[in-house]
Amino acid sequence: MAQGVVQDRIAQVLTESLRFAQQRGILKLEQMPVINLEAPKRPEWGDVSCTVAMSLSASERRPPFEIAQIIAEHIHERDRVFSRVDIARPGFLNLTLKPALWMEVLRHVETQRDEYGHSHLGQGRRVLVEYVSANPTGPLHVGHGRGAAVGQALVRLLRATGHEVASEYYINDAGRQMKLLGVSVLARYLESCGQTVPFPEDGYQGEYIRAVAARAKAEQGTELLSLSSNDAEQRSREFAYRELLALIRQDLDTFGITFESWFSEASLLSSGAVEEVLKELESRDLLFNQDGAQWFRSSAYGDEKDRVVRKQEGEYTYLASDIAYHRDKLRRGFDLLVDVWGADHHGYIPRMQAVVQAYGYPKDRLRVVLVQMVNLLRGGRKVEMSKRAGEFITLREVMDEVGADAAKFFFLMRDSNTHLDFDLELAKQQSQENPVYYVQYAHARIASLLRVAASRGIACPLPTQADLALLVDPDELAIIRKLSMFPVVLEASAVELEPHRMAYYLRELAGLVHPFYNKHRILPPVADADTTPAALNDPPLSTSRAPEAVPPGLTGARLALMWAVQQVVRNGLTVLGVSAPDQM
RNA sequence: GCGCCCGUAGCUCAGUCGGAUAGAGCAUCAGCCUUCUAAGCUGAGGGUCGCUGGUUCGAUUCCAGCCGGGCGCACCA
Repeated sequence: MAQGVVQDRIAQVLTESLRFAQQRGILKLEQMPVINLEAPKRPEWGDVSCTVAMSLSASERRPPFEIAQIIAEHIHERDRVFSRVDIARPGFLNLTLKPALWMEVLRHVETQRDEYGHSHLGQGRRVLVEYVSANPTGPLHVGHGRGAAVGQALVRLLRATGHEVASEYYINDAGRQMKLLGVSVLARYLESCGQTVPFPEDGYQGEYIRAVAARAKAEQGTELLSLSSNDAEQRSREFAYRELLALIRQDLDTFGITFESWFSEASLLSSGAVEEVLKELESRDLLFNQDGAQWFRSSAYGDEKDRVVRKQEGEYTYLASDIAYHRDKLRRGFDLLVDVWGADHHGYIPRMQAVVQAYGYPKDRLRVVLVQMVNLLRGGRKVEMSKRAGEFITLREVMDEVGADAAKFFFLMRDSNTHLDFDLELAKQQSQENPVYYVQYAHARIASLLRVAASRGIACPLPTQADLALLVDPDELAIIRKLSMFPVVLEASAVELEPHRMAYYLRELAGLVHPFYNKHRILPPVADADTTPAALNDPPLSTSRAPEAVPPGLTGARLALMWAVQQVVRNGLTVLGVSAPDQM
């Protein structure tokens, strides 16, 4: 577990202390415990607290408080590392570090730069993240947008933690939906040619279908009228498919998302892959025939019932191609498959995990991330959508209104498995109530600060060049402690497949930086710079708003601190796929 | 009926190996203020962590049951 440089160091110190006590026969320690460190909630509990004494209590047959004392007494060169070591009630070890130790965090940010927070946790394991995968039967709507943001963030998070990641879009270009698309477009096409035709039942109602039909007419004229209805339908289908897939790609492109591969469901059918896979399962007695249909024995792997793969009429079900698809993914040698699905598909998880197990893999070789519904609001009022009438808010509309960055950040702000209230008015606002703005502004504000400093000829030292010993203010240390948690948050977001943790972290970091900026001075006041420096030391006449005295060394140290903050904010936003602007 | 998810401050939500007096933002209230980038700053109030039991030194967290909301239970995708 990566915990950040400082935490690693403390864990090391405490482990040494335990060993020392063990050597002296004071502790038995049949096995070395994990040193679990946490950030205490209250400042008087120190910088870092450790619960290891309590977890050792049972095996050592001693009160936790005593064990904590023993650990505290055996810390090597205790005064060099800690300014305080307290023991609190049950057996908490509350540690306050020498400020100098925290400065290591800033130097670490400097050496790692864009890689700060990244790790080798994944050890190069290969992961395939499949996401969006919306049917090419219409434009992407907000729900797809959330899935896209989540999927992309997962790709980036996994990469940052040492996984080799590929991203893929599965195109459902076979079956009933495609057929419906074809007849819907054809109907609108015929309408536009002056024919009165009944609109197909269950056809796609959306206005975009008319637009596609209009383009078909513009391109092909009345040519389709001379074809047989089957041919005309096929032509419409193919045309609509190309148009809509291109539209989806464009929307994703605008959203800043690209896929390494696009995988066609139809290709699985035409290549015979589906048949082949079913034959294989049949030979292993995992398929059986009943009621004229063919079934997959998914109940053998924990699904609540068996599932049809081939209908009575002989057509394959969606599951059949999905079995072939996941077979294909596994064959490509991925160590982990991540599927991002709409939450309404949650019932499919057991059967897909059954598929994975049927191929001899543990079921968690496939991890499914569910994305819940997005509630669009405008100034607190719900934006009504009716799917039946084909009226839904598209991702495009949302991007046009609030921008891709804001949309992404909002999509990622909450646990993807919970409903999301997305207020369009809020997402557009340039105020601190808007979390996207608040976080991005932290980055831009520091950029501006560095620009101003440069224009005034003030040196902006990097952490290794600054006198960091001057950073002793609790507000400064609080920010540095926060920066030290970045690697932990990044890793947890990746391991749990929960990008919202990072979004929260960034909000919290910005929540420390803005007040710091307002409270403390970083650059010397302009007016004072022109007058006598002695003015700085005079007691201010107006008591309330005394500009803080900032000697040059402190300015340098604070600039170095801000530089590190900026780097971390940028790294965090990057991993979420959100830009880090230098100017708002 | 069965299964999954959710239930934490007025609102929207964090809180995953069980830890200390349960946190944040918004809203509300009270003061202050006009800046290195600006759309503000500081503080306060606000809670039976859905309910009930269990596990234990300790439960928002784990288990069981109930209540409430969402979703799913297709030879649709």
